Amino acid sequence: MHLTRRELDVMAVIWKLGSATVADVKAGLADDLAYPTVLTMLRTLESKGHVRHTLEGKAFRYFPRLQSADAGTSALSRVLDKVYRGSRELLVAGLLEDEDIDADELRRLKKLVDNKLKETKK
Amino acid sequence: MHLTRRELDVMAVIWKLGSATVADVKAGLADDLAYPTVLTMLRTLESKGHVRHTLEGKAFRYFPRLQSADAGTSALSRVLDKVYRGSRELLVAGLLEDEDIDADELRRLKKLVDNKLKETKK
DNA sequence: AATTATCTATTACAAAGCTAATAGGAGCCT
DNA sequence: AGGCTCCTATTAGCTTTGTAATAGATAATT
Repeated sequence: MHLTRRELDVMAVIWKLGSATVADVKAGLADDLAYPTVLTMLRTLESKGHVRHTLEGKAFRYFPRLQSADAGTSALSRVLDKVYRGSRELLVAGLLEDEDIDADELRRLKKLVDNKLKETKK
Repeated sequence: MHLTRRELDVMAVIWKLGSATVADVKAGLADDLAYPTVLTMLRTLESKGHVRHTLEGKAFRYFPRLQSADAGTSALSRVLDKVYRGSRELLVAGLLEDEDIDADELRRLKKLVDNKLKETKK
């Protein structure tokens, strides 16, 4: 599958908002791109099947077809494979390395693994 | 930073082997690319500062400058930000979702989080 | 010395990615 | 009606990425 840098930026906006017009996406992007640029991006994404659009008034409203979770697992598995050679431990270690994660978040992470563990042993 | 698809493929080979000649990289890639293609790739990576090379006999031996861990955290933080909007939980959930992880690996993951937790609370 | 094998260097080109100027259409506003 | 505003459509350009043919250099081999 693989989204390019910009495609990911655009999808991120749509995922965040649930759905978005061209103007919404333009406003949501960190970089200030011209309107036609954003439109082109969305059309590309549509041609690849990652979004669809409906007509709303005279504007287009774009909806995600590709779900963020799917894009996530796809991206993660690539990183997992290429960078960490399949070791989820190394990956998570890298994830945790980042300075300030509060204890609450860690506890939630722990619970997450715990649950999976129970479910697996069963 | 950001490595392209092919650049990541090449770096993966070098990380795996520790260091590699052009021929090594060529052999290590899944796709069968021509020798000059691989060389060009390596030169690009060198110009970006991601690898360096020494002369070994008449061949070049390439060494990583960019460490896999750094590329990893960089890639992860992008995914974390764009796809999971900063939620490490969601990311890890996505990571665990993948069917068959054995109990041992899960226990190691748990320990990893545990250690970080202890270290944080201290 | 000529041949071969094994490298690197040069150069080029095609495809993908990214950006936007310009143009066109449709409704609103006064 | 005439102009303004807010859209989409067309078209085009530049840059990056990816690939490799061809050429040149060097050392081994016979």
